[in-house]
Amino acid sequence: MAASTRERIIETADLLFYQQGYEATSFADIATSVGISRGNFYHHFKTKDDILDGVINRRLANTEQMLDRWEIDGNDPAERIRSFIHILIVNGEKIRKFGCPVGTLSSELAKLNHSAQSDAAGLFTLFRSWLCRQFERLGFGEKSDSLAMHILGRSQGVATLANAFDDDGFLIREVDVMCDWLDAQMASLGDPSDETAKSV
Amino acid sequence: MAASTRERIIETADLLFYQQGYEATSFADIATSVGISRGNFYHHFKTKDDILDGVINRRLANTEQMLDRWEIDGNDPAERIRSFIHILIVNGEKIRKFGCPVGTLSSELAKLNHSAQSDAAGLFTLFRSWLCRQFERLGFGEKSDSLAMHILGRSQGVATLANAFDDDGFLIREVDVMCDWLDAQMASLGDPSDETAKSV
DNA sequence: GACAAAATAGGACGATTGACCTAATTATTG
DNA sequence: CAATAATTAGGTCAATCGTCCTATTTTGTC
Repeated sequence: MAASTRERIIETADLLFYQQGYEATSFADIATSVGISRGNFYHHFKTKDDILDGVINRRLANTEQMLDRWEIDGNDPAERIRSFIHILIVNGEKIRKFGCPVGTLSSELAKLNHSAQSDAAGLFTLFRSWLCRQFERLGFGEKSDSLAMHILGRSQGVATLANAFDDDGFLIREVDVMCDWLDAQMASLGDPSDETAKSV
Repeated sequence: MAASTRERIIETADLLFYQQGYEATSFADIATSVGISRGNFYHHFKTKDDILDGVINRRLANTEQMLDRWEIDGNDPAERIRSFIHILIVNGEKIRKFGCPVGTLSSELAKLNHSAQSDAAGLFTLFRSWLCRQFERLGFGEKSDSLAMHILGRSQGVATLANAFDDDGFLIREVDVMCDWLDAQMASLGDPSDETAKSV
């Protein structure tokens, strides 16, 4: 069965919201890109907020699916965390062009004072909880959530600057640094005298 | 002498672009906020791009001025770098509400495929060069620019997440971590065996 | 095949957008 | 004081926005 019109609309809107931003993408943009009329469009989504809801839910579902895959494919928590870090490289080209889909949407909605901002932040929460779980399994205990937030923030910063400067070398370099940081964290586990443990 | 109308427009536009975003801010918004007519507005700025230019130039000037002040007030390069890190706390409330002025503008313009994106990135360059110079003075040599970019990225990530989660505790915690990182970097200067030196 | 429901197309709406224009007012200058 | 330039106000324009509406076509069901 071919994808339903509703699904095609959400898929297209997802892409356009990412590439152009939510506000800058109009009904007509999406309808034209999907190849349907605006009337048909409105039959599936009553308001623009409805489409945004659909897009966010789609991203939530896709993200959960990706995290589940990493959970299965990764042999140990550290390898799984490295999977997370390496999306920066896997999606490097898109990130350099359009930034991080999660961070840029969250920022835009925050500025628009949009009610869906908290839903968009839910995408961050998905990564945060998943990363936290991995750190807990590594034995970081109470520090796990801080470590998760730390690495989440690092990724965001790398995405922002890689986008601003369109700099691939920086992106690759910082991914290495983040992996080194992870190794140092694990090496200092249970060794409070290690200065690198201060890194959260 | 009272601020000229042109200056008041730029000042207001600067604030509105930060709080609402560039695209979401209309001529009417700015004119109303300044308290002038749209006609008067158009006399000073022919197009919306003109205002954006004005705002970016204003930010460039203000940033240079701030960096100069840090240069004077800081007793040593490390203290100056800490001044940079601490803007996250000084501007914490605004950042939690609207994100980083530099990063969010750069991201938005990138998505809009706006020609002024490179000018906005110039704001990053200002910080980058200034930070690089501080690291050079500390004796980091060739690594200085990488370190500057690293800490610039870290700040961006902290701003993005503090905004997304409206989390002040995270912001304060990460500022501490960044300062610890700086100390570790300086401690490992000229000691290649130190693992923390890997942190770039 | 008849009939109801879902899907699609396309027009129309009021509002707002960036942009432009002219007229009136104010400031400046010779 | 006269003349010129700069400033300000407010109206107008076409285009586009999100939204809504009514037809027409397609699909599904008995």
